[in-house]
Amino acid sequence: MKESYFPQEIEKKWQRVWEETKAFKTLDESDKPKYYALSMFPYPSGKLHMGHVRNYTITDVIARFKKANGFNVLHPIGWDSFGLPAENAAMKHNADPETWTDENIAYMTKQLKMLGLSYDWDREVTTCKPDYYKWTQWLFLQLYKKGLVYKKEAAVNWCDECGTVLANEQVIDGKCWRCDSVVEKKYLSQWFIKITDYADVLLEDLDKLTGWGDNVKTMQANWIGKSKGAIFKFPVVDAPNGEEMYVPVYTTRPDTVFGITYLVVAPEYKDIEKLTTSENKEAVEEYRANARKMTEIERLSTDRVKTGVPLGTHCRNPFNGEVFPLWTADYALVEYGTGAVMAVPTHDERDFDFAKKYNMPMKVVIENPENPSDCKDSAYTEPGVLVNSGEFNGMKNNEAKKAITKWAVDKGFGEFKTQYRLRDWLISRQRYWGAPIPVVYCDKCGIQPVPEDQLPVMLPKDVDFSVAGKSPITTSKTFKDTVCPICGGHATRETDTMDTFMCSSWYYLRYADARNSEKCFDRDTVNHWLPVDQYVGGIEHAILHLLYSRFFTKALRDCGLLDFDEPFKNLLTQGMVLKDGAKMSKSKGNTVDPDEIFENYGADTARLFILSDSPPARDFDWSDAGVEGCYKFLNRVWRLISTNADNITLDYKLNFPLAKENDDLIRTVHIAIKGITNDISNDFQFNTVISKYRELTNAIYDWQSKKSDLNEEDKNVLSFAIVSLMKLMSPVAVHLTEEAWSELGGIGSIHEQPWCEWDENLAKSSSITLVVQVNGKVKDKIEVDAGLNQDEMKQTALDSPKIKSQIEGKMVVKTIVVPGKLVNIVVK
RNA sequence: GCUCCAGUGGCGGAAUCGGUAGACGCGUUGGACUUAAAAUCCAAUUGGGCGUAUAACCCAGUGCCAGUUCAAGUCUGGCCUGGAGCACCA
Repeated sequence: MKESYFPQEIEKKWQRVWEETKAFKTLDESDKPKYYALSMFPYPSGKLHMGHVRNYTITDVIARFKKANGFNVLHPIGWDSFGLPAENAAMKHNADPETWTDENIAYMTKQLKMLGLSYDWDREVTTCKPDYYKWTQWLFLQLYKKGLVYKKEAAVNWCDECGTVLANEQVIDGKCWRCDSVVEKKYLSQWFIKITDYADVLLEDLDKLTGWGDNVKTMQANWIGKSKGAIFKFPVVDAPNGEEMYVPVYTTRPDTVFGITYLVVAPEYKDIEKLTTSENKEAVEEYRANARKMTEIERLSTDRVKTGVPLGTHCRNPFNGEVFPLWTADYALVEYGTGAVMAVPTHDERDFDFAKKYNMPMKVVIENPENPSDCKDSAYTEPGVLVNSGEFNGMKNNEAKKAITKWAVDKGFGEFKTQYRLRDWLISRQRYWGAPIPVVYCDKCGIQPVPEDQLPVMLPKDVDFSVAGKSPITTSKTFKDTVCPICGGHATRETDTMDTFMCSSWYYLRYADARNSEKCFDRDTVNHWLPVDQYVGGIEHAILHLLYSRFFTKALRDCGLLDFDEPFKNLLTQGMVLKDGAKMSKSKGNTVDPDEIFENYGADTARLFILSDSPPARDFDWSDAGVEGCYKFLNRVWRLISTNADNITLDYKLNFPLAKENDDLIRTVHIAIKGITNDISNDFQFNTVISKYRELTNAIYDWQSKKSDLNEEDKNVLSFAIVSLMKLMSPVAVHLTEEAWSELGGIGSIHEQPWCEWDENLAKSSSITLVVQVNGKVKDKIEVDAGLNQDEMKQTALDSPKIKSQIEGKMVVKTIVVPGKLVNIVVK
């Protein structure tokens, strides 16, 4: 065995062996229990960054640990390969996005292999390939059949200069990223997924996800945004065309209805024109036109000043008969509730601000009896008792909510209403590099889904990527014209493609049955492998990706395609990789290239370091000195093994009793096995796992420094210690341990070896440090035999000269003994 | 504004149940080996009393203020600071 550690040499060698022997292939059939470990698949942007390295290393160690512990592990990888960057690169070079994507995948695959990850490459999925997006389209059709897909007019970011729709990321400070002109809202007919049908169950089932962090669950709960309130209809008293009209509003504060002094509708409110008098028409139109342009800019400004204009018409308050004016203001949102709000300036801060600015009347209707507020300087939003509220006076406001709504329900102008902030999912993208939406428009039959046997609807190749102002897909001469599946007449294809989140909402299902060409996936196979036991990825996907995937799972269950309702049992959201306290980014110039680390130190050092300094969920600050330190440690381990190669036997035997120092080393190993196993099992605390690798290594060196010659017993004990260390390190230092195993004459791969076991009796030291406190403060520490009983512990403590001097002349009130740990003497 | 998370040496961080605060590492300092360097090894490293050495001892200390307890980094209440997410959601 070579005395020095040459990572580059051994890593290349074993990577080749693993690839040739398909060492990490997973078979569906096994008598072992299944375990599904999954990293969020990457977008093939060009090169791996350190965030990838961290993500995949964490999952890889989990997968290897579970495999060693007797599980049949599924650990796949793939590519989230549709999306904007490929299309932009293509437009820039007038090339094919597919070529760009393929090249990136090839490069990144090479890097993943260099990291020594235990993927089953036979299950690789690539979302931009027809054998995958065929099934994305097929799933779209299943949702369509289920009534979960619909088309409606929706606002998009529109750049008039470029004549195109922009993605949200392309709108910078309300302006077009390319030409810098102001982006407007424009209404286009778009495809939506009815995720709101699942709002309630998506919220409720968060409680089932005990393996998810509260931070992610709260973010999802906030996003879904459930609130309980009421809808009231307010009759319009002076509609300009004489029509009988109502304005419905949604409110969570029915208790404040007697304080309404005006009513606001959103600038986009559908009946706004009918509610505007001819005198006010011009001002209202101007305000609405402005709102259309301002929306994006306004959204980004932090201190928005509220503005609005009166419509000139009025409503009557059916609770008290008062008549109040109608306004439009952009603080009312057309997408939420009914698009109209009742304004109670005294008890709502936003209404208060608005009322102050436009001198609206105010009327206090909720009061704290102990400390009444006149609401002259701010709105009173705390609980209280109703005043100026007719028959409801004196009622507590929380009770009044129900009572007042009930009253309105009985009179026929109100209803109880649960409202969600979650909106339906807009999946139309006016771009090329995505899965085409499998729908055609027939001149006679209207919208028709593409029959399943005609899938996939292939992306056309005859496309001009140099065009500006429209989706490149529309330049194809072969794509658009087709025949109607119903009547056989002329039809045109939908040229929108799907949001890439559609592709990534089901990829974890495809891994279970990745090469199935007959079906999206086999139901039994998916039921066997899913749910994912451990999902690992960045917090940036806490809301959209995870919510869409949860929705997909529930919807596909309702389509009868699978039999579980949550896709990811446990979720680990890893922290960011920082350098010098800031997020690594090209613009800051503080990135670290994984290739350089592999080249200079090897993948094992990279793996060890990325796990070492912080727990996985926390941010990780990259330091060059830290890498260096890990490299030195691996050298130290290698030296320990290589210089002892002749002393190590893999079939060591331990005959008890042992010499004292040998017994101590055996105990140290058992303690390490127990600690490391528990640390991994308990939230994957790899940072402490690695500190325990170091402790064990230090202990073996210490032991050895006290030995001049090794007798047979020593050699067996040393073998046990070193082989255990190798096995414990094998999920992290995958190449080093494999090489050492092979050099020491191990049969097969160390990665096929079962995990180390510990003996509870040996996993504790033979002596303990007895801590003696007086009045809760540590006054002495005494090395004692671990077997001492409580009385003996107490006596030992009282016999200590230090303690004697401390308690001299005082009265012992109480003595507390914590077995195996401490004695606390309470004196007065 | 609302919600969530976090706050421990010079730094990253450790501390199953409330029971030795600072494991392990980085850095720093001193030393050994070496012609020298690298590598390696040894030692010290929370602050203060404390100063020339040695040995010991004492006090304070986990963002701040209270509380519960024999005992609090850990539990409770109230704040402060930083980060993240949502953000005119009626």
